[in-house]
Parts: sequence; C-alpha cells; structure tokens
Amino acid sequence: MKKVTLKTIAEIAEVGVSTVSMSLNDHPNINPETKKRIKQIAKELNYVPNIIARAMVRKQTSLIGVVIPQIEGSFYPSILEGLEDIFTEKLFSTVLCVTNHSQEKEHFYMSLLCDKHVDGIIIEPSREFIGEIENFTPYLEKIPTIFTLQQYKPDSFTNVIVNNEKGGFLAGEHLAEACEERILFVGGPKGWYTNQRLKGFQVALEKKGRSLSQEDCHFTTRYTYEAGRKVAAEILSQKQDFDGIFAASDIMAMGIMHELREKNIRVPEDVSLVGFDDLPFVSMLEVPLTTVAQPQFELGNVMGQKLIEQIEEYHSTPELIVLEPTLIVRQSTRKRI
Amino acid sequence: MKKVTLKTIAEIAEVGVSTVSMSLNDHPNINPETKKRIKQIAKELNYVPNIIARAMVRKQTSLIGVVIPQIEGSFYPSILEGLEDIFTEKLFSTVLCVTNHSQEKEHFYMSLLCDKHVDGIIIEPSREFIGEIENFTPYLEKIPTIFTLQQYKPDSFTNVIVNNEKGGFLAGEHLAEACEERILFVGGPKGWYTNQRLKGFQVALEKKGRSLSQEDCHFTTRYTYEAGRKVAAEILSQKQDFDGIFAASDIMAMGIMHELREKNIRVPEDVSLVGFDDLPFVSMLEVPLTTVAQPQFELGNVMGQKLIEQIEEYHSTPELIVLEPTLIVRQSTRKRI
DNA sequence: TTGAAAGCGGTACCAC
DNA sequence: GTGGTACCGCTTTCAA
Repeated sequence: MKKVTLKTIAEIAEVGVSTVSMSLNDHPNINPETKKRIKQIAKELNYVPNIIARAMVRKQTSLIGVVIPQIEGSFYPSILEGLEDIFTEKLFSTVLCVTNHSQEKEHFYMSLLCDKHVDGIIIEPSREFIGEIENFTPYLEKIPTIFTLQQYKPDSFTNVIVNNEKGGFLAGEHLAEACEERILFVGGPKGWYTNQRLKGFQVALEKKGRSLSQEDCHFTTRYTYEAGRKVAAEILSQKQDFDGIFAASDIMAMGIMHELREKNIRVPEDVSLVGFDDLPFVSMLEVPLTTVAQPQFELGNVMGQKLIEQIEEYHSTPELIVLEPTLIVRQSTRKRI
Repeated sequence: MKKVTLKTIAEIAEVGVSTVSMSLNDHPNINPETKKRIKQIAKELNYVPNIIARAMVRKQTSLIGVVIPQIEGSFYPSILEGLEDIFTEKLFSTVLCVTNHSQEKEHFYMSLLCDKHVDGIIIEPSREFIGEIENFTPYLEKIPTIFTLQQYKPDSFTNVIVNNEKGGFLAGEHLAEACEERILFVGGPKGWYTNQRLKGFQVALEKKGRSLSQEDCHFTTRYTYEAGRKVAAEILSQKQDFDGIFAASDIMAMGIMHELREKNIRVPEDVSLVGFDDLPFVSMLEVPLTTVAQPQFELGNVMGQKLIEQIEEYHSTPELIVLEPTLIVRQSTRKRI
C-alpha cells in the first residue's frame, strides 16, 4: 500500500503523466473517453492529489490565516463559523492564530503566516498591536489581507467592520424612550469601539432632547464581568437619579446586572439596561438582555467572501464595508405603555 | 523586489545552493565562516524559506487538523486555546474544521485533511459520525491521530477523554447531601456522555442509600437550552416530590433553571441544581451554577502534547488518557446546615 | 568542506 | 489529443 501518484496512474493507464494530470483536472482538450478511463483508474487506486506539490507549482496554498486576540467569549466563534461556511465551499482552510492579546504572539504569528505562504490573511488588530503591525505592512501589501472590527488603513486594505456608532445610536434611542431619569453610559477602555459607541449614543440622546454629561460616562479598563460589577458598585455609591444604563458590551452588562440585583435594584423595573454584542447566551439569562446585536456570522461570511474575491482576482481595490448592527429588545428594558 | 530563494543567495555568495541550504539549517559539517557569511546575506535579503517546497521534500507540513462539531457554546474555545498554547510553541499550526454536526461536512473535512497531508489530526467524533469515520480508519492509521472527549477505538488510537462517570459521581454525591426528597437526572441523547454520567450518578446515589428509578431519569434529544426548558416543564407537570436535579450539561441546566423560576420554584431553596461542563459564564448567572467542571484548557493542552509526541517519535503506542473533572460548588445547590 | 545533480509530485508549454 | 519535459524551491545524497 504505497502512495499513488500521477506516475502510478500513468503507468497503469499506459499514458503520459500530463495526460493524467489534465484528465483529472478536466482539461477541455482531452478525449472524454480517456478522461473517463483515467478517472476510473484514479478512483480505484484511491488516488489523492498531493496538495503540497500542487501548491508549489501553483504558488498557492489554499490556506487562510485568521488572527484574532481570543476565541473565548462567544463572540469569535460565530465569526469563525461564518468564515468556515464560505471557506469550505471554496476549499480554503483556516489556519487559526490566537494571539491572546499578547504582542509577542502577534508578532510571532504574523511572521509565521508570512513564512507559511498563506493565500490570504484576516486580522482583527488589537489596539496595542497597531504599532506592531506596521512592521508587517510591506509583507501584507503583497498578500490579500482584510482587517476587521477595528478599522485599519482603509485606503490600503479592505476593512469589514460594524457600524459601532449606529449601534450606540440604537441603544440611545431605545433607552431615551424607556427612561425618565438620567441615562448612563458604561464603556470599556477608551478606544475605537467605546468611542464610536459613545458617539452614536450621545447623538441619539440629544436628538431626543436628552443630555449626557461627563459624569454620566464611565469607563472600565477591560470588557469583563468583573469590570461591570465594579463600575456598577461605584455608580451606585454615587448617584441614584438614573434609570437607564447602556453598557458597551454584554459581558459588562451582565456584571452590572448582577451588582444591581445585589443592591435590590430591579431590572428593568428600576433600571433599564442595554448591552452590546448579542452573545449567544444573553437571551437565556434570568432577565434576557436587550442588546445591540453585531452581525457575527455575517461578519465572518462577508469577510471570507471578500478575501476570496481578492485572492482570485489577483488584485483589487480596498473596500470599506460597514455592516449594520440591530437592536434586539428583550426584557432588560422597561416598556413604556 | 522579487522573491529571494536559495539560488539568489547562492549566486550572491558565489557558492552552491546546497551550501546555502546546509548553512541555513545549521548542518554540522560546514565551515562556520561560510555559515556566518551566508546567514548574514540571507538576513540582509530578508530571505524567508518557502515552507511549501520544504514540506514537499520533507513530507511534512507542520499543520494539524482539528475536527470538532462546533465552536460556539463556549466549551470548545478553551480547548482550542489549550491546543494553540502548545502548538505555537512547537511551531505547528491548526487547521480548523468545524463540522457543524453535519455528516456531509465531516466526510468532506476528513478527506480534505487526508489530502492536505496534515501531520496530525485531532478529532472529536460526534455520535453520528462514528459510522462514517470507519471509512477513514485506513488513512488515519497512517497518520498520528488523537480522538477526544468521545472514546473511539482506544486500542488503535490515543484517546484523551474526561472521566464522565466520575463527573456523574461527584454530582450525585453532592446532591445526595443537599437533598431530602427525590433527585432527578436529566440527560441529553442517550450515548457516551449521557450514559457515563448517569452511571456515575447512580452509583453515588446508591452509595448514599438513595435510589434512582427509571422514572427519575429524563432524556432530551439535544443538549440545548430549549431542551432543558421543555424537559423541566414536563417534569413539573408530572411530579413535585423532588428537590434535586442533575443536568448533564450547563446549557440544559440553564433552561431548567429558567423554567423552574417561571413556575416560581426557587433555586436552590426549593430545588438544588447541578450542571456539567463549567462554561465560562455560568459563574456569572443570577444564581451561579454548581457544576462539574471539565478541564477544558488542560484537555487541549494534553492532547496537543500527545499528538506532537506521536508525530516526532514517528511511531508510538496508543494511550488512553483520562482527565478528571472536578465539582465546583456555587449557589444553585442548597447548603445543608 | 563544498557543490552538482537527483528527486519530491504536480502543472503547463510545446512539439508531435 | 497526447506525451515529453522543464520547471517550482528545497533537501540530500555522493563525488570531488
């Protein structure tokens, strides 16, 4: 049971290797008869083309590098599934690179991908990485690359992002309608995501004749449950005259909700709460969370599609693709009658 | 700015390609002087070895195929991170294959991996797939393969699994101490996981002088939130003389918890509830869930390690590695005074 | 210590 | 329509 190659088949069929190659690749000018015969033999021998050899001459690997900061957290899985969905169809495979928010790993993976000669790269740059990534732009410019979630040089690279400002706007609009007193904003670390969401939020409130003062805005250092609890505790120790909170991530919203409950503040009766992301399980919470849904699967799908287009068209102009979030109203926001 | 190959360097250094190759690979019998000189040139030219070409002659790709039924659900991410952790260290890359529980995709990916000539495979067989996978065993026997979570031919392949029976036992023991009335079991579809967990659960109850009748065992068709809700509704319509439930998955436990709450049955005051998995967010629930934790990260880490061992040692004997789960007591189970 | 040459398994050009 | 053959970029004998 040794490996069967084109040569093996050629010998058995008593034809040349090139004929075999062409037959198997359905090349037009080959006698259908021969084609059929050869395919038959190939099947019988259980022939499997050696992708490596093919990759070498075709100069492409059918491999796509996907660089993300983490997998945990329920947000990335859906994106990955969206990607997979389109990749499998086109016979590309995903090479997973999880940087774990470490600069060192990001560097490591980037050079790995350049070495591995992947056909394309999808990367969500972490804030800290933006500096680091500059080192690779010369490489990246020679290989189809898509940046996602966080915008990066949209003039040079295709970006597939979510309209965070719109998301903030939706949250603001909704809370403005549900609340009578002050409405608070809880962001993560100041940066792309939080700033954009805050901006839209503010616009919406103003449009509804509400205001959002400096003191109504709170920021955490990380988008975590603990950070949410902590900031909620701080808020509660300071003021009571609010009945709405927009948290810039579902995970933080969960922390906030937990803290409120411990202080006997009911959601949504006393305080309306809106999150951001629409993680798969927030609909299963005791009080299902109203939230701004990012189109996670679609994100993956769209960027996969765009990347493949770029790979196949050899060269193409960078696009800025902005996907729209949607508001999903569940039970953490009060319904005005 | 064209690609630099060994040849480029050879011409500049005025030596043969093989000398360059050997120098760059630190081959022993090459003059340290030449070596240094060549390495210098390579660096200046920003030479990057073409992994594809190397792969072809070395007949290995540094790629590992990972076949799992889904990524969503928070269980797999941790496993993947455990894997990545060890793979990056050893310079292997993960080729992600998400089958989405579809037989067709499983088939597709398996043949893809065989084609792609990955150096090793890690696979969690889904129940339905076990039949399908038989078709590939001839291939798999020629390539280091590890099966995980669900046991599969431990005589032929290394298996890295979790002691599900022990997990069930821990849950049983704990509930037996917390409860005074009947204790119920809610499993997923009958099969490896559910059966093992039930077995251990039963043993524990019996050891504590409790019994578990047929009617106390319920089974769902899927490990989902909805299934949990549904089964809880059924249970509630039938009997009231219970004060403990062991659900064979956290997600189902969440559904059960939700349904109980809607019927004004308090957890843990009225009913103690134990889950299985320890998904990252169950500690953040309104009533943090007592659950049997699977060592997710460790799972990934261990199987990564074992696989690499197998790859490097060329041949090795199959091992059956069983990791132990632990009980994490949180607030969904009543504490007896 | 070095280098020429033979592949690895395909693809594709160009004669026939 | 078919097949011989020259690569792709690298590793690895083996002879010099």
